[in-house]
Amino acid sequence: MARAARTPVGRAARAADLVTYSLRVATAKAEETRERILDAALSLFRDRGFDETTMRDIAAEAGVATGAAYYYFRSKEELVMAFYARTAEEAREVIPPLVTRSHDLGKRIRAIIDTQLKQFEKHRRLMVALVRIGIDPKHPLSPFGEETGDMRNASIDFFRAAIVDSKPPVPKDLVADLPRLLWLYQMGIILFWMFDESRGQRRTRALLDGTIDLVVRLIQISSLPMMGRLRKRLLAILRAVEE
Amino acid sequence: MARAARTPVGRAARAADLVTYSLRVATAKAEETRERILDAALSLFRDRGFDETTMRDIAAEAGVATGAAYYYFRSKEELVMAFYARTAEEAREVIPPLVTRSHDLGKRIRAIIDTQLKQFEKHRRLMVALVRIGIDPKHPLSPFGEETGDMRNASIDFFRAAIVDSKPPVPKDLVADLPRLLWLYQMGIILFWMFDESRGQRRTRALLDGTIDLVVRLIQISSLPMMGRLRKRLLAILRAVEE
DNA sequence: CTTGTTTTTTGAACACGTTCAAGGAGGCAG
DNA sequence: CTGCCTCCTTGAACGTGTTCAAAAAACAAG
Repeated sequence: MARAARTPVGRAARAADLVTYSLRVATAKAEETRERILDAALSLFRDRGFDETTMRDIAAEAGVATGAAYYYFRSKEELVMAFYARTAEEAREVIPPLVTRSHDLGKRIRAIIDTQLKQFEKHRRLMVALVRIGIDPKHPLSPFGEETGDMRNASIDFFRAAIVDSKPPVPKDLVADLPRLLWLYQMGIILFWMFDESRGQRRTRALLDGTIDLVVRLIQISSLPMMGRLRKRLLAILRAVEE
Repeated sequence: MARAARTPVGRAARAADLVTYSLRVATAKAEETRERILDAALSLFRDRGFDETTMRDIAAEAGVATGAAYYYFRSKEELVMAFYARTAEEAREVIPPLVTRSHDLGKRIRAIIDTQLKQFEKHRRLMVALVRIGIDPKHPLSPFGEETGDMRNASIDFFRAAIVDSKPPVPKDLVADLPRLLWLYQMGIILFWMFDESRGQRRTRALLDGTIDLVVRLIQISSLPMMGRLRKRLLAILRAVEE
């Protein structure tokens, strides 16, 4: 039994993991230790960068032994994931009210994306570490993988809410897939932003200014009755691609 | 002077590096050793996977000491890059005649992409190793970085040739940027293909079937006189994004 | 309190990518 | 042949992420 407890428990089933993204924590003392390790890691990542920070540095900064970090986090990357999960939790509080503030679809999408970018701002370059491994859907920490399903769905739900009663309205047959497509669009923007070294990431702003408008316009155009066929074709491609 | 020779030499300037992607090789004997190491690496990567193969394995398989690999390749990933460079060289022979075989723009694009995919086929999962680090434009091996400029340009030139005298024709103001956009499209397809585990990567075929047609149609539509404004807008976004 | 159990902590040990000082190997000048 | 130079090769050593057996601490039951 002790052996089984040592093994990381299944994630998908436990709601709490959406919040903490951590290995089991039973006591308040342990929770505090976990937090201290995570904070030490983030602080060092921010100052020196991800690759330049060693697990030994982190442990020392947190005042624990080297192995302690691995009691709470499965890997160095999972420390970054824990940061991501932390902000995701925050987003679930902040974003929904922003979406209901307006009916303008473009403004809603913009609000969702802007909020997330602002959350990541202090650790912009850090997330590269996540992308590096997460691009492989087979990796546990991939945003496309199974284990991150809850977080991904929560994120897609922002967009699901955004297309309800929006101006312009979204054609019924797009309602099911559009949220996921918008989420994908957001991932692309975030990726671009991570490597955007222009002052204040102004190139990302330009990209957003240009493309959000375009996306909305496209939805608008595809709503015209004559466009039913094109819409069906696009959706057919999408279906074929998602096995 | 011996010290300076030890340092990796600048790459962009030397044409030979487009072929070999290797540290200096002076004698035929050395060239053969380099080849033996690369072949050993590729064989092991193919059998066991990239992460599961150690540099010690590779050296042993090639019959040299551990450090020898680092005399010819700067890193484990550069072994993959050498494979990529090898196929790129091959592509420069094979692709141009394919492009002139037809004037149909869709067929031309398809031929370029199909050829590359076929070249990578035996080592499909291997290229993940390149993507993992190459996604960061700051890394030497990034396809977006400076050091890979020659290879990238050679690749873009395939598309530059493809839009000359094509059916449908490409509007003049797109001629400068379209090749790069098509190259980007190709990178996206390859990325998708790398992780496409469907039998024979049939999902990638479906994606190609659907989107190439779409791309051509889009170029066609954007050629209409009334679309001049939209075209200008898209190009303006592109300019803003490329600092 | 004592004893048994679970949770947390420790630090040495391991495997791997990478570096480097040292030493051949082969040629070339004197 | 001797000394010297460049190219190539070696394998030990280093730093790092990660694992693990064992100890300590916290807790539960009697």
